[in-house]
Amino acid sequence: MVVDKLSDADVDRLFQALADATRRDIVRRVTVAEYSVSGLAALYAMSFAAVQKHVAVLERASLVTKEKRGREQIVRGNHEGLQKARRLLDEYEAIWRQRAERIADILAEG
Amino acid sequence: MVVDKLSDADVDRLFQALADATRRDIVRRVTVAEYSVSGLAALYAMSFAAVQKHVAVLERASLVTKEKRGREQIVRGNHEGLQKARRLLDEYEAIWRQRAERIADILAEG
DNA sequence: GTATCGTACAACCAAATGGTTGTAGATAAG
DNA sequence: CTTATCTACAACCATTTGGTTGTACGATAC
Repeated sequence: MVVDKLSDADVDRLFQALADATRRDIVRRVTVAEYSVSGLAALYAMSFAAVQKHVAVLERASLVTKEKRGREQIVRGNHEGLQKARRLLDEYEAIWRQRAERIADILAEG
Repeated sequence: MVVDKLSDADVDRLFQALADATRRDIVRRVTVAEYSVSGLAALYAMSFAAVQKHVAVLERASLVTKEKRGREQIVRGNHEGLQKARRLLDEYEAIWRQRAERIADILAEG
């Protein structure tokens, strides 16, 4: 059962978003607790604007969500994106497993 | 049990390598069957050199291996890289699950 | 041998990435 | 009201990325 069809561009955005250590750290943190954007920015040795951009990349990749609360923007982890990424890798693993079985069959025949 | 420690740069390379549709297609193909670099290049609407670069990116990320055979370079899928990527996402999922449990506990108390 | 095939690699280019500073607007605090 | 805080966004810059063409060289085919 295909839950939901991802375009190549969606998948690009997902893995691209995960391909940066700062962004992966943000994902971990906002999964455990809520942070405002400035709260996150305080954690890293870079400008507020840089962190803001990282959060935007994560949001476009569906790895976090933002919600306005007063003058703050609250960032939370979004399980959806993570699940998508994981399912993709599961598919690759499945292909690999099929290959292994096919090889085993050939060896059994021969 | 930690099988093997990945640096941030390693993880960057892994996800970066997966963040391109052509490279993901190459990974799928070489998992199913062997291809020479020029065999792969014939499949895509881009130059041989471009495909060669994609293969190099995948090799640095441990997602494929190259082996010289005569004048050809045979590309094969490398399960190692895929497993690493998958384990990483598993860790993130685990963090998420812990969070869900924590929230459930709080709700149970309150 | 010579010609062809498969690969490697350099040089180049446009676009994207990851960072910066600066400006401006909304909301909260004094 | 005034000031401080949080965010958004534009402009800029250096580096990386994803592509190109061209050249060179080892291995195979004729």
